[in-house]
Amino acid sequence: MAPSTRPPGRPRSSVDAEVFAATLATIHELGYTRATVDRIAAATGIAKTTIYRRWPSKGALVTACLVDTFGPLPPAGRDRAQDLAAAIRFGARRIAEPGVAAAFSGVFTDAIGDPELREILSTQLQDPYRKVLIESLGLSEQRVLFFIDVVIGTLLHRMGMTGEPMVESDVEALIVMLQRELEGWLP
Amino acid sequence: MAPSTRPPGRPRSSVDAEVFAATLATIHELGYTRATVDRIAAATGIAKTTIYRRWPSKGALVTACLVDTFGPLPPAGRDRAQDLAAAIRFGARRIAEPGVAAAFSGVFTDAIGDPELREILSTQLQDPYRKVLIESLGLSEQRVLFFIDVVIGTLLHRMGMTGEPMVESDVEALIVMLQRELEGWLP
Amino acid sequence: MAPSTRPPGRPRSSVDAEVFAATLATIHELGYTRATVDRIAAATGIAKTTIYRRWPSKGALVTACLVDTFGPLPPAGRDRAQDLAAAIRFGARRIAEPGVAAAFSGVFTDAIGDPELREILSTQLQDPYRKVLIESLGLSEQRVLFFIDVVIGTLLHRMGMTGEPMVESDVEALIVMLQRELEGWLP
Amino acid sequence: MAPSTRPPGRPRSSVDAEVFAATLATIHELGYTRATVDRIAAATGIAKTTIYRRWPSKGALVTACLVDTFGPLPPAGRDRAQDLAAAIRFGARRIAEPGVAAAFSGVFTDAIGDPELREILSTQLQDPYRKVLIESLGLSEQRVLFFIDVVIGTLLHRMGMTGEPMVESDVEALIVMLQRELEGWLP
DNA sequence: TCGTAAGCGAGACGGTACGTCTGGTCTTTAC
DNA sequence: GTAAAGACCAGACGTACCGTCTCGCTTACGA
Repeated sequence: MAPSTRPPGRPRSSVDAEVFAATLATIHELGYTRATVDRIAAATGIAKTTIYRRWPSKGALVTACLVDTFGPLPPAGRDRAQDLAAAIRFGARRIAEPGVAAAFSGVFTDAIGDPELREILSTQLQDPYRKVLIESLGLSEQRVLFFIDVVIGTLLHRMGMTGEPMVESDVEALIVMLQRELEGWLP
Repeated sequence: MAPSTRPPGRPRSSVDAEVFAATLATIHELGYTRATVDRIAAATGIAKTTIYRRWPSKGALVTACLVDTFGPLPPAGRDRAQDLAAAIRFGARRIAEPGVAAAFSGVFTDAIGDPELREILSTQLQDPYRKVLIESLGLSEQRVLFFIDVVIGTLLHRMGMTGEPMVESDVEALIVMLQRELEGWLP
Repeated sequence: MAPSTRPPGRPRSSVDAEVFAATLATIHELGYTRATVDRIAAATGIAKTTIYRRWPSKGALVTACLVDTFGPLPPAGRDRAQDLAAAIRFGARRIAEPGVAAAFSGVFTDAIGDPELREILSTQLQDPYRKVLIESLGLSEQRVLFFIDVVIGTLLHRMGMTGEPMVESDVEALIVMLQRELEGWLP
Repeated sequence: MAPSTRPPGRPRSSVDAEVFAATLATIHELGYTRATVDRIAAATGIAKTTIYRRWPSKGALVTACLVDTFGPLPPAGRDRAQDLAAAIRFGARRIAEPGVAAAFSGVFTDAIGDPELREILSTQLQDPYRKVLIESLGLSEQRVLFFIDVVIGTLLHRMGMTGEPMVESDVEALIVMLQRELEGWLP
């Protein structure tokens, strides 16, 4: 069965995790703009060419980094309100991690006016969550997009403005507000 | 009395408005990163040095541009709920203007890890609105910041994600949601 | 007789000497390239426009400065050899003054590829001495130019290389060498 | 033995000669000040960054250019007088090459008040010739410096003043004059 | 005494060069 | 075939300087 066809040639060293870590660390330290690809490579201890062989651009690298950081949503339960709360807390926790908000904001900025990056960002980061949430919350795509905008937008804006993640009480306020909204939209 | 003391030296040519317009137009066309200072200067018909004499950096220019675009909030009326709605519609309309969201997002990204720009952004763009809203909405600073995060964050995220401004129905949904929130916080 | 026709308008303030002094001092301190016209103006305490009203360019200012510094050659005596020695010592003393060599070298460099400055340099600084020396040494123009090249070239090169003026013993060696040369050319 | 360990990475493209040629050509055409690094790069067909990777400044590039142009002195023979004549003709020929005098004068001017460039100019251009001449002419350092000042100073001054290299007859006069001088100093 | 001609200070302005930095590609050798 | 090292290209950034310009003010002379 599984013929175990390993591709020929020298196998890739498994340094993706280190690259991601170095990327976020560098962005956390210097911000997106000043986080040079050279610097990230140096921090990881690999060559810049290796990075560009794996990801086609700085934006794509950071996007992959974010995809890796966020990972899958917590599994849906029975209670939509609880699922929503869980999803929001999930997002808040991720965005609070050092460098994530800056990376997000940076890749966002670059995506405007760079269609290729925009495509990558869409397919790899946004679409998966959108699809899952449409299913789990049982809402129309329009509604789900509204929720995502409010949650992610608010959390990012807070991080960007203050440099600090949103305090828990405010996250809870956000949850309550959106749960109330959710009620209004369910049949 | 009022000696009308004009400062000595050649008076500045009044091209600020043209510069702002060219800045937003260029950002709208190419995105923040690709909107070169040289290009903006060329579009305005002035020298790059003139821009750098007036604004210390690209980020500062764009910030000034945003300050100019947003201008003062609509005057407060008697009804807090209506004031809130007016403020949100005000923000939505401004952010929908071509180039504004990209400029916002770009200057935001640059401000992380650039303390000088952060200072400019804070004092010239954020503080004024914060102060006015604390007064007009009669809320604590914490609450006002929450409102700002939700409104601006949501609107920017929508523009960034889709490239299109938030449709009116969604803006109205945002207004309703936040008005309900406002009620809950008033005495 | 001399109707003393003063030109109309406000007479020029007599700051030429101060400007020259500040020019040489600044060049002495920073070198020709870094000696900004702004700086010279500031050091003199006058406005840059005042300088440009009197001299058409930085090079012209420095040339005027040199003309002022060198002044007329010592009067010719009976003995050509002594006249030559006096002229060389005259040149050596002037070039040793702080800033003069740097000014000379700088204006020289700028004159290459700037025909206007070259014209100024020629007519105001070189021609007068050339004419006087042709007369007083009784040599052909070609010979006089050779002498000037040797004397001024040597003294400038020494200052430029070491930053120190040529020591007296070397100046005397130069004199002896050229006096011997002079003998060989006289009828 | 010598394992011929080539340094890792892409080897430098061999364009130094083209860069030097373009540098001198540009300086010849426009003078030192107007000879832009951008222009030189464009004339060579390489990027400006490549130039700045190899030479730290415009002055350093021009100095390297001169070092390359002058090259080693003609080998010393048995006869000091002939060696001196050869060295002078060597210098005269080099300085007569298009652009060389302007380059020399320019880098000279810039070196005053720019310690880093002065250091480069000293160690790379002046010291080598000084050492060789001390040996080959058998004179003290002081005497050699005097000779260098006279020869180089005179030749440069002529080029700077007239824009034309010194005619052969004048070079020969210079040689005769200095040979006589040389005799007077030998034991 | 008043107008007019010019000098002056302060500083904005256009143009242009410098030297630095970055994203992304290409070349060479080693594994 | 993948990795490392680093040269290379294109081009933006921000600074500095030159020489010009604008404008309000001051100093002189002449009518």
